[in-house]
This record gives sequence, C-alpha cells and structure tokens, in this order.
Amino acid sequence: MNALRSSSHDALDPGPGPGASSLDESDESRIQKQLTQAIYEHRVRPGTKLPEADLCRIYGVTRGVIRKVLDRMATEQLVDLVPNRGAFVASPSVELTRDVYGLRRILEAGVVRNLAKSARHPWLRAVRLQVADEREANRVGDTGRYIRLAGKFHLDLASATGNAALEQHLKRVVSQTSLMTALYDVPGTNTCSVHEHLEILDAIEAGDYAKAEHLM
Amino acid sequence: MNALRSSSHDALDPGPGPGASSLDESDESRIQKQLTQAIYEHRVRPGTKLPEADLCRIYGVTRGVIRKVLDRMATEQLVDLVPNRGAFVASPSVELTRDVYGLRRILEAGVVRNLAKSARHPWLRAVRLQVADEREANRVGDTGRYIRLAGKFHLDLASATGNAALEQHLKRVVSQTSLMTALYDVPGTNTCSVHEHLEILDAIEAGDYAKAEHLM
DNA sequence: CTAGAACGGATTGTTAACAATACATGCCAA
DNA sequence: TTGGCATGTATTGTTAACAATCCGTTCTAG
Repeated sequence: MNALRSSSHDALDPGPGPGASSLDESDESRIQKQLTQAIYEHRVRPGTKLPEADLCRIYGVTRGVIRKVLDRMATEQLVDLVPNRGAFVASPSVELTRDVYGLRRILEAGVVRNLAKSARHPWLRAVRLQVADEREANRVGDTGRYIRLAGKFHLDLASATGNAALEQHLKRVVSQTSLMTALYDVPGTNTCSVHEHLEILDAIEAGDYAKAEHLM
Repeated sequence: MNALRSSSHDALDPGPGPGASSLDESDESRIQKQLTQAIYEHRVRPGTKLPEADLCRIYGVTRGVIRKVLDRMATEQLVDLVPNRGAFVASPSVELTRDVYGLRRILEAGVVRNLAKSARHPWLRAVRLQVADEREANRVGDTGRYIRLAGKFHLDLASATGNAALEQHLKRVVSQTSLMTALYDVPGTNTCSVHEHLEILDAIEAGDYAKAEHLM
C-alpha cells in the first residue's frame, strides 16, 4: 500500500486553512510550495515514493504540472528523480549532509555580518514575537508548526539583510537541512532550540555580532 | 531578424570540437550546459530572445526537451521566462546585481576559510598552469576562452574545498555574475585580472588566508 | 523448495495534435 | 501622417494518446 493513499486527509494536502495562498498564483508554484512544505515539516519521510497519479488526484491537476514541479524540486535536491522509476523524497548522503551544514554555516555567518552593517533593527520586535510562538508550538507539541517557525526564524534574519539572493540560497539550504534532520537526528533532540534563537537576537540587539555569528 | 538565425555557425552551437562532451549524457543536461556556457561566455547578449523552434533546430531535439531546459535555467535566473512571450537571456536588475555580488563575496570568503583548514594544497600546481593559460587567452584576445578560464579558477578553488554543495552554489552565482558583467561592465576593464588570481594563489600558498580572503 | 523465465498490469516517458496567446501587417478614419 | 482596429501568421502552452520501462505474479524446471 502506498503511503500517500493511506489517509484521506493526506500528509501532502495542507487543507483549506484560513491562511490560504494568494489566488492568482500559478498551479505550479502553489503545488511546489505545498509539497516543499510537506517535506520540510517531516510529514513525508525521506525515501517515500511520490507517484504522479496520486499527486494529480490530490492537487487536481494534470501530469504535466506535477512533472514540472517534480523536476524543479529535483534540481533543488529535495526529491530524487530515478529514470523510469519515479520521484522519491530525497535521502541525502552523510557526505552531502556535512557539506550542506558547512555551507549553511557560511551563509548564516554572512547574514550576521550583513546585519552588523546597520545600527538599527526595527524587525527585531516582530521576530521576538514569532520566537514566542515558536516556543509555544514546541511546548504544545505541534511539531509541524514548530519546525516551520524555527526555519522561518533563520529566513527572517536573512530577509532583514535585504539581500534577496542571499535569502534565496539560504532558503534552499534550510530546506535541505530539514531533510537531513529527518534522516539523522535522534527524535528527542531539538537541533535548534528556542533558547538559542533568543540568545542570537539578544546578541544582535547588543551589537555583539561576533557572538551572534558563533551561536549560529 | 532574429539574432539566433543570423549565422549558420550559431553562437549557441559549440561545434564538434575535440573536447566533446561525454556520450552517455542526456540531451537535457548536454543542451543546458551548452546554452549556459554560451551565455556565460557572452556569446549571446542579455535580452536576446531564445525561440523554442530555433533551439530545436540547432540542437536537433524536440520542443519538450528545450522547454525543460529553459524552465531549469529560469529557476537559475539565467533566462527570463515570460508567459506566452517566450524565453530571453536574463537581464538582472542593478539591485539583484548588488545582492549577487554580496552573496558571492560571502561564498568566496567561505571557500578561502575552508581551504585554510588544510595545510597542504596539492592542486595549487595545476591551477597555476591554468592561470597561465588564462593569461595567454587574455593576451591573444580569445575572450570566450578567457572568460571560461577566469570563471573556472574560482570554481576550482571551491572544488578544492571538497564541499560539493558550496561548489554548486558558487557555480550558480558565478554564472549569474557573468551576465552582470555583460550588462554593466565597461568593455575595456577586466573585472578579475590574471594578476589578482596569481596573488590569491600566492597568499594561499604562503598561508596568509586573511589576505587571500581580502583579495577575493 | 528455489531460481529463473514469462506474462500482465501499472507507472513513467515522449510525441504530435490542438488550443490560446501575442505579434506584425494592412486598413480605415480622423 | 497618425492612431486605433481587424485579420492572419507565428509562437507558446496544454492535453491526450501512444510508447517504453519496470514490478509483482505465476509458472516451470532443476
């Protein structure tokens, strides 16, 4: 039996929640976002097969659209595309994991250094509130929400630099990172604790960018 | 008249040179490499239209293949894909140019820092020889070869770190950079001189990584 | 009982025809 | 002349049918 068929409210379907996506968005980007988020939030495990027909039914589109989305996500290394076998949620090797974490350190350090250039940080207040949400989600046990917010924290910092290219590349790396935690982390441990996030914000506010860079 | 039709040995066709690509490579990746290189070497200017039918004739494949390649290159921001209008060689804005150069600095600094971890650099000899080629290409006026080698220099350094993810992301950024020099550089200036490349290698060999990082 | 070949169903890959959109040309009126 | 409008052509976007491949099952021989 296929994992994707096993339930009617499917792991890939975000449901018609209140925070619906914008309506003029193309099918392709909408589906790609939903699928990416499903992988990101560990709702589908690495190695899970993603059959075209199932995705077509779930998202109500034709195979052409699904195929394009899968191809794009393959270039982002979020899915493995095996010829004549289909698409699978990617299972990054340990070597790639090491490399991506190394790259992530480089990018995050770059973020902090860029933030150090500006004296004022008007976004700090909003991010602090979000970290509070993050803590709450973690306390309640809403892992999907927690993972999403924990990732968004880093992307918000990148966004605060105003460097769109940096933000884009970090986004890709953060997505990959989530796959790797799904594979190699012991379930109990939290790789990136709420407390550490608060410490980072404190260091930035205090102007201690060296400390912030180290905490990353 | 279309720029792509204007000549029989087309700017996009690398010709059956001696250094042919491997034969078991898929059409898609082969064509993507050739098109990317054509853009990278400034054989097609930013804004040039890339009609599907022409590309089909040039590379001898069907529209499906071309379409997939163009879509992938659009995600890399090497081409702009305008709905119902077609594909154009990308024309990055000045803001994006600023951002990408900022990101490139971050990545190149990361490369040098990673290189600083290892005491010996057996690849240095080979890269020095390549820089000699680079100088020769520049002297003779073979701009295509010169641009290619100048870019390869940076990618070789990234490759020497052994971090595949870092190398991949830098590759993307370097490709974009080439588009930007085509747009915003005065023709005479060389953004990245051969002399600077030699200085960087000297700094690395001397163990002065701070200097190498600064030169980048 | 096991290994291997053969078959059938299911899934992916490709193509060619069709639909939709945009662009150029020519026409008409002000 | 010039601006707007209609028409025909060229180009892009989509779909559905077809082809190729793989996987699970069954049958057979050793």
